[in-house]
Amino acid sequence: MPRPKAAATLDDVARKAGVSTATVSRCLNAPERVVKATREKVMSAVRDLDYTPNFAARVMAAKRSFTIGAIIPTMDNAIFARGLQAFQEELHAHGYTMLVSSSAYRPEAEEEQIRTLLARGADGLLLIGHDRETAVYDYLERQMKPVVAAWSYRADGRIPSVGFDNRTSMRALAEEVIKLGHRNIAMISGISQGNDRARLRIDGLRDAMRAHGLDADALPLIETRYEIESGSEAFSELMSAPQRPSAVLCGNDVLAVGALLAARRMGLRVPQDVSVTGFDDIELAQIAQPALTTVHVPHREMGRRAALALIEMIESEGKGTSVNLPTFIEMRDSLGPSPSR
Amino acid sequence: MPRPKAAATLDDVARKAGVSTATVSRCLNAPERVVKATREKVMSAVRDLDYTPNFAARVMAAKRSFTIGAIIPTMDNAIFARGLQAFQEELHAHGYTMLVSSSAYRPEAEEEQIRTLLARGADGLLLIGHDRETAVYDYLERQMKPVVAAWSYRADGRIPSVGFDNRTSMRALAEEVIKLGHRNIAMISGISQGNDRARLRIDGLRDAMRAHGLDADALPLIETRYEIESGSEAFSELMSAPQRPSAVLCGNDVLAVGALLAARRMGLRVPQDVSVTGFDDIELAQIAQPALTTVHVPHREMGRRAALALIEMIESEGKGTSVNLPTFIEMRDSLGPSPSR
DNA sequence: ACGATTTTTGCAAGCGCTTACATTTTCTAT
DNA sequence: ATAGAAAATGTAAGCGCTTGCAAAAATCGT
Repeated sequence: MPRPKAAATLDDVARKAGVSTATVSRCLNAPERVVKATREKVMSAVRDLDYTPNFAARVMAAKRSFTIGAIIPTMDNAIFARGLQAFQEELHAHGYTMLVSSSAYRPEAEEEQIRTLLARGADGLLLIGHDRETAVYDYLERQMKPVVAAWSYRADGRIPSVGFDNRTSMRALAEEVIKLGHRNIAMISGISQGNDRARLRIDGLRDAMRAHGLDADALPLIETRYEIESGSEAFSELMSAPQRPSAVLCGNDVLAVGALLAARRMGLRVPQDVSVTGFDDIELAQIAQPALTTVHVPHREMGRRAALALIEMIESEGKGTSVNLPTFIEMRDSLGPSPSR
Repeated sequence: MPRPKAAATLDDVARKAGVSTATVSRCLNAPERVVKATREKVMSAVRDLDYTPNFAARVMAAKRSFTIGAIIPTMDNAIFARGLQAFQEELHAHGYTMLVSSSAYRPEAEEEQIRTLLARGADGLLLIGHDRETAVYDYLERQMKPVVAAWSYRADGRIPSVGFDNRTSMRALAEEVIKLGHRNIAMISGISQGNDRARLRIDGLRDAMRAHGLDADALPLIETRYEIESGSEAFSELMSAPQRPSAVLCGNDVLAVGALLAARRMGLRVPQDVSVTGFDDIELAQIAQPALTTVHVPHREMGRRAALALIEMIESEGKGTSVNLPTFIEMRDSLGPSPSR
């Protein structure tokens, strides 16, 4: 039995089946356009040769890759995991493949990945948030490939978005905090530079403060990397200020878990001594001790809808419609009434 | 200013710079082979046209993609995250790109992904573990592309491996447990079918039991999915047996965290009432309450070495050398002496 | 049974790039 | 200044596939 020196090609199959390459191609891509007898001959040749079509060649000839790229800021923590999983499942159900890459929260990296993914023939792109340079949007426009922004809804963005309102969501949570009597509030946020989600969450908290006569400008705020350890450090710093906050709102669950850890180390009880809240409602939030009160984001739904939007844009060449998903406050154990003075 | 209808091609650049496509190609891939004046002309044309080479075309012509595929059983939890991150970083440092996909612990899915990745022109593949059908190894061999198995060292595998010894690692941990006086030991494992890591860890525990005169065959063992919730359920089941174990060893940290949660729900103190251990030492292990005693796996080192091995095989057409990395027991708080009867 | 359809198949032109080889230009040494 | 070597560039043949169009085969109505 002769061993092929390299992977079999369409030609090999065609020769073995005694048909033209066009027929083989049709067998694979539009079986109904070829008569049963031929199809069987071809398929058996395919099997015999263990043939797998060369993707690059196919993309080049068809100018379609059935691939959609997703660029997320980080794969390090679970923030994007569930949403992306749903995104990918929905794509798969429609015959598309997802290619992910992470920008490590670096705009230049994101730009490079956009180029890479498009160069690889991606039929569409999923990006996170809206903050990026005009030049990038210009480039995207010139490429004329569908692009959708997720994790942040914005009606007037240059690209359609499938997400939620970060600002009002955080505001809603902050209202609850204030309602519980907290007046000394502090916040730990991700770096807001180039990150509209982070920025809008801060804005949301300030909105609530203002609405309740608190001095939003005096809000103690630390921006740091989205890591558990960073959350811990920020928390310690916040708690060692002369005026200790009674509630620390965190830009996401990862930071909040870090805060919880720091509180434990400092011998502070949550929520009796200090309240802590998160944002996102990732799995970690339930596991945390005490379980985290946080903003629940419909990750799976968002991923699914984003996929659907992209597919729609690709297949019907539509402009795409933005969707604003509702969030809700998930009350667990880390938020309690402000300790009486 | 005319707007191109589609992305610029090499031809466009060549025309604009007044040179041949070959020269443009050289400018991009071997700049030193082109004289400075020409190079600058070309580069400026590239910039003007916002040219990005078409990846598919390049792969096809060069028969190299500088892409390496990785197929992991799951992206759901953090088990593979750190190692993969390091893998990817090392690849990147050498000019390669990583393509990941997950098989959801389904052998057929893995097989399909292998084909997909290879069809996409991957220059090499990273697989997890050694358990797969002979036919798959045959296929792999025929493709003549470098493949490395990670997360499990095995001297006599059909493909080289970069990993650690799951069996002796678990045995070492079990020895500690037994040394602390535990005689009623139970285990929660991942599904061992088709998963050598899971299987070897069970074997490791049994080895230790036998070595200390315990009845390894009577080991209460539950195999379940790698999810926190599954861990909780398994733990509850184990603890409701007539003969309660004093120590529950888990196949990995995720299951162990589930066990910890269940213990809390049942009002059991860990480690006073029952000890729990994990395996992997992912971030979760430190966050868990109590912090998990577990087997520390050198994830980053493993990822790095796997990348290096693959690159070496690709570039020097070597056969690849397996490497066995050491693990150690990370003693934290979830393992304590057996409660006196 | 025969022409008109309708289906099925084949032909061949690319898709955008790399690269062996040929050609031209530049440089070196006399 | 010039032959010869070296460096720079150009020519053109693919890489493996899809697909518009044309040819051949099967099907149909009468």
